[in-house]
Amino acid sequence: MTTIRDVAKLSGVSASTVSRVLNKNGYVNQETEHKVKQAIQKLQYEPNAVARGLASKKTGTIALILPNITNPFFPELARAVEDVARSYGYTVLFGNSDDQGDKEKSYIEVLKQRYVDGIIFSSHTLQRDDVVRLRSNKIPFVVLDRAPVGEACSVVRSNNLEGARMAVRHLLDRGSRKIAHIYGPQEILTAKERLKGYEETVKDFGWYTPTLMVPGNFRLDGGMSAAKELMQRHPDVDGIFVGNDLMAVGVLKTLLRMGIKVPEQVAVCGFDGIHLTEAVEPEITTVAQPIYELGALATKLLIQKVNGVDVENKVHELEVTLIPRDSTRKDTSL
Amino acid sequence: MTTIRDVAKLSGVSASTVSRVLNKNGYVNQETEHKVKQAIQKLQYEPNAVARGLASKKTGTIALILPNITNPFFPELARAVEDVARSYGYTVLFGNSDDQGDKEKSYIEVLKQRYVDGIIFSSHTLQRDDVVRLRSNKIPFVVLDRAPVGEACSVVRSNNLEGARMAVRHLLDRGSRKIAHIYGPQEILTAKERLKGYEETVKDFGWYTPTLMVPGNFRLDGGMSAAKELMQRHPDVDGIFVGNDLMAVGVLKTLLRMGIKVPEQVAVCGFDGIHLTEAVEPEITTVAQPIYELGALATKLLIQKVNGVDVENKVHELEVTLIPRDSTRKDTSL
DNA sequence: CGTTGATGTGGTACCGGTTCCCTAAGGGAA
DNA sequence: TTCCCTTAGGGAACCGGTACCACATCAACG
Repeated sequence: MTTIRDVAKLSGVSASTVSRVLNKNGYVNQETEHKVKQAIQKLQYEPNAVARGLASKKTGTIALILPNITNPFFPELARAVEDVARSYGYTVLFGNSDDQGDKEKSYIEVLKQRYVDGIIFSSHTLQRDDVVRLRSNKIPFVVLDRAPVGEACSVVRSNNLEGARMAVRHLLDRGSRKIAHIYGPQEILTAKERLKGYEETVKDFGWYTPTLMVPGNFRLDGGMSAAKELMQRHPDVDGIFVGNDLMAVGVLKTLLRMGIKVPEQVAVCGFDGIHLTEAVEPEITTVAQPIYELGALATKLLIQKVNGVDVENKVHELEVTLIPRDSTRKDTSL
Repeated sequence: MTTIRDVAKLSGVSASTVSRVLNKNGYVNQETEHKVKQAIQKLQYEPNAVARGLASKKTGTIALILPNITNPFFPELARAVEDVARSYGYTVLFGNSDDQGDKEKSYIEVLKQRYVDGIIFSSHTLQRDDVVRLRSNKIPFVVLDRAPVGEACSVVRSNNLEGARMAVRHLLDRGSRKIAHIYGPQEILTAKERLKGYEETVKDFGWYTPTLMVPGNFRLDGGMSAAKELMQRHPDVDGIFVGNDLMAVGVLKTLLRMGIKVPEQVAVCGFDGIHLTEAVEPEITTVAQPIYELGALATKLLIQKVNGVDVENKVHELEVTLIPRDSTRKDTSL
């Protein structure tokens, strides 16, 4: 392995000068720079990132902690993070927290030991003391969806409240007259807000009753069982706003199995914008989060922080888009 | 930040001794060890992984290069890799190659600079010269699915040939009498073998004709268009073995849209065992690869190599399992 | 009783960069 | 002419570990 001193020797300068050339800082004569670059070429020299990390305390690595890469929402996010990170010369470490606080904590430990430059948290278990610890270790981080209560952080999220309203209004527009909602775990802020958006929009209708709101677990099976329960409870429901796409797919399955026609008898609208909604038949209308943009923005913010830019600790709320598809088509005869 | 020398000072020994305690190598008196551990406790000392990496050339990091994390096959693989790596104290870097050889090469460069302990390649673009380079840099690696021609590597894969046979036999069993195949890109070995397994099994049937084999791109849309073409070409096909699950889902969509009943008119069998096949209605029969096991085994092999165990460069072929589901149900009236 | 080997510990030279400090020359301002 | 600033570049400490080597005991063995 060739080192910076080999390059220095070959080009007849000191290691300091080579370092200056490499990092483009300090004064270096044009000719000297040229000589050094020649030597680097000839020796096929590549700086050792570990040594650099030790000396400069910057490793060019960021970490992405997510609940479970297996959940179809996250791969696209991960892809965005990796793309952007890579374009800035960073490498991405990833970890699954399974939404367990202690796993997350142990990641933080490991990442600290490894001089990771910054962390993106996308699970919703980040605790206040974690934030304090990160701060005291001066590890920059960005949170997706939600900051721990009482802590100002850089947060990237999408407008769930308005998204939920859009979903319900869309169902109303296309003719639904009794709309139910299947919501996700209420300890997840996103789920809470979507529920709120639903409630707000429908509470003044005559048909509204609280039993139209059915709990689900944000997973496929949760959508399936919630739909079953809902249709038994309210056989006359003709529109369902489902808290996330995964459950929406489950809902669709159950409805199809029960012989209920979608969208003719019941219209279904999901939330998230994952590709799974396009894989099923009929394709499911969804309120799409700009998943890639969320990841990209989070990464850009993080890299700014890493570079010492004083990024304001605010919530960046991105807009969502309703994507009308067959599961809420108005007139199927056309 | 507390260093090993701080610990040494507090416990009244030298840094060497602390290092020995930390790494459990060399001779250390019980009492001394105890003192050192006390000091570590008191100072909340955690060894700096970067410094350790520089000194020992082992960073406790492995990398996973895959084509695209967004492709539903890979998250589960990634999950397995991360789980196993973590259980051995390793951290996982990940990168998307988009199946582009140059991207892959540039990852190798970066990973080399970072003293990554080993790499798992799961894209099929790894070239022979890459392998040579890795070898000369003594970077252990494991390949999924396929080794570059002419290079003995540790390969982990599943038995695609037998899987394809199983799929076709299953379709025959359940009553299909004219079975087509939609195959994937032939530069991918997996796709090639599945095609071979199909051809082998059906070539002696009277109904067999080469136009029953239709090319696809291993993506959803490819499955959709291939199915359309196929059904126009051979309206009497009553069973389709699709080269991967993603395309199978596309096939199902097209069939449903064309008003063709699955499985009553046409039975569909996919390959891979991704969860997507359970999300659609009817659920799709598939030849499931043990995806998690593939990832787990690859990681274990890699870690053995990293630890200097002389792992034989052989192909580890795991068995696949046919999972019968509604898309090939025999008698729908029961 | 001298030798040998196991046990225990410290000293120090790395690993391969970065960075601060120092020297030095040249040119413009006072 | 003197002083100072800019440009240029070398030397060496340092980042925080690891690992080799030297040295010191002490018990066992021939």
